[in-house]
Amino acid sequence: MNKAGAPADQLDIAMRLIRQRGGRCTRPRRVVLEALLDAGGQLRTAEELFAISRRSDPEITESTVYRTLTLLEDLGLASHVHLGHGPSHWYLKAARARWYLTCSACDAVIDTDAAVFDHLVDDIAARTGFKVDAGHFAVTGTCAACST
Amino acid sequence: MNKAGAPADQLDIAMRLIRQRGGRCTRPRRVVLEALLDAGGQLRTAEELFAISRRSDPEITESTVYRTLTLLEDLGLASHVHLGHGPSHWYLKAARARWYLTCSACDAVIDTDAAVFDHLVDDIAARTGFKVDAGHFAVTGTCAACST
DNA sequence: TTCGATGCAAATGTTTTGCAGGACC
DNA sequence: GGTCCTGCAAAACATTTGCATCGAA
Repeated sequence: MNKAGAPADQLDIAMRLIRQRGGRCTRPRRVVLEALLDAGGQLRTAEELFAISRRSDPEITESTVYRTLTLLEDLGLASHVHLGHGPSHWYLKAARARWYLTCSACDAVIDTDAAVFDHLVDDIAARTGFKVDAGHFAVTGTCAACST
Repeated sequence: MNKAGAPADQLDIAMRLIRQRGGRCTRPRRVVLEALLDAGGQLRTAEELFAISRRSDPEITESTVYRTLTLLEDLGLASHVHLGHGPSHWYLKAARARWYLTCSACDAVIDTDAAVFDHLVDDIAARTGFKVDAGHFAVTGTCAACST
């Protein structure tokens, strides 16, 4: 029912991973990770995570948020996706295997299960050996409403 | 043999299009378009196009390059793709229907015929009504060499 | 006590914008 | 001649970095 474990577990696991790598278990890191966990798999920009984190730790700075996100990405816990021309959107990896379709007419973002892409991913792997990751970039096009 | 016409024709066609829309046919616009035509469908960053354009017109500025590229994109003649965290890469639309696969390990860019994606595009259209455009964003993954 | 992490401020790289003068039709 | 376009400079925006200090182990 909860493959990835309860939020508290995930926080624990992440902190353990950080310590294993010689990193330190600090308040800013816990707070950013909590912000990401609170999102429940929803996408958040660094700026949004900064604003949320600052509610728990008013001392935290944007550069620390960026540094923490980069750390979490290196650990394989978080990742980010480029939806358009604005800032990147971050998410916890465990919670997501999605592709994003962005409509170039109305800017809607359609969140699609990665399974839709399975055939494509297999096809590319067979032809070229390239292993496609679930959407680090969005796929652009026109949504149903705008294409009529 | 040459669906899109000779380069000179394409320049002519573009200039006619610009004039039709009440735009003006200026030296900087011609020069940027030539730089894009010279690329022969290869991707170029705005900075590269600026450097190339400046050889023909030393007066040209970066902001004019950006404004011209935006104009060409509005006219449907050019487009750009985001390959990674750096600058956007531009190309003439007529010359391209490609998807870019970027390897997150070695940064290689693999240029793939859009036909590989046809099945996916049709599938998504059938399921959601969303019409996918050929790669405005790159697809991230691991190339054959790096995944062994 | 030691080395890693943080805050702060400044730099970075890409792209956009305001404005006054200049060019095109 | 009236716009549209340009160059120039400065701003905007997301992100990164240098450095002195602070704090976790």
